[in-house]
Amino acid sequence: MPEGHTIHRLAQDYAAAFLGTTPHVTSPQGKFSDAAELLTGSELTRTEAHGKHLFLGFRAADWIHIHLGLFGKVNFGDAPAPPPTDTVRLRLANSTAYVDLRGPTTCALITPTEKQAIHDRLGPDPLRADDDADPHLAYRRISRSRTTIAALLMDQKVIAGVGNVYRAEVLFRHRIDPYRAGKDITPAQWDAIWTDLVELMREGVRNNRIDTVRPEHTPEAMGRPPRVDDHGGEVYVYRRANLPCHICGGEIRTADLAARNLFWCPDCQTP
DNA sequence: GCCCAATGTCGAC
DNA sequence: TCGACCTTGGGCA
Repeated sequence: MPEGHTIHRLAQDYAAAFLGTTPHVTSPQGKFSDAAELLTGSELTRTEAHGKHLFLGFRAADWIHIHLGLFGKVNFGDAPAPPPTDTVRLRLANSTAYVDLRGPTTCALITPTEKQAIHDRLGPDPLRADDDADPHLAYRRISRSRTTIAALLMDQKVIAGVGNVYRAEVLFRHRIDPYRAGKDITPAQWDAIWTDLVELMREGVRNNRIDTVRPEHTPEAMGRPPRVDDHGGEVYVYRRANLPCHICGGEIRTADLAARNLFWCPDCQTP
C-alpha cells in the first residue's frame, strides 16, 4: 500500500518501536543476511522518509535503505516474535516488539553518500514541507513540460511520494483533466495542488490510509452506501471505473497511462 | 491448484 | 514500450 504517506508512517512506527534500542536483525529469507549480521548489536538512532524511500539509521553501520515497490509489506507485532515465514526479508526484534518486511524492491545497506544521492534525485516531498521541500522546484519542471500532468505527478524526480491514488484524486479535486500538459498548469493551480497534497498526505500518515472525499461528499452526506474497497479509504475516482461520479453522477473513466491505471471524471475534470 | 491484479521502478530494445 | 522483479490475496476451476 505504498505511497508516500505509508512510508512516512513507517518511519514513525519503526522509530516508536525500535529507536534507542539495539534490535536483533535477521533476514530469514536470506537476501539481507550479511548486512543483518553486521547490524545486530547496533542501536537504531534515526528513521527518515523521502517520497517512497525509507531509511533506518544505525549507529554502527550507516543506513538501511528500503523501497517497498508495488508489493512490499511491513508487519509490526509485540514480542515475542513468532517464527518468521520464509519470505521475510528483514526482521527487527527487541524485548518488546518485532517488525517484518516482505517483498520490497530494495532492502540494502548504504552509506551516507549513497543516501544523499537518493535525496538528490528525488523531487520535493509534500510530507517534508516543513523541512526541505520546495514546491517551486516541482513547478519549474512542470511548467516547462509538454508531458501530461498525470505522468508528471507520478515522476518522483518532479515530486516525491505521490502515487497512483493521490495522483488520480488530487487531479479530480482540482477539476483538472489528467491529460492536460504540465506547461498549461498555472502557478495558482500548482500552489493549490501542492497545498492540498500536503494536507491530504498528512492525514494519510495520521490515519494510515488515503481519504480524499470532502465532508460534503461523504457517503453519509450524500445518502449513499459507504465505499467497500480493500484499499480502505474513501475516494472520488480511484478504482471506480464505470461507477457514477460522487458529484455529477457521470461515469468515471479509466485508461492506461504509462502502464498504470488512470481514473478520472470527464465531466468534472476539464482539459 | 492456477491466473490475475496491485498504491512501483528500472533497464533493455 | 515492454518485460522483469518482489509477494499476497481473491476469483475461479
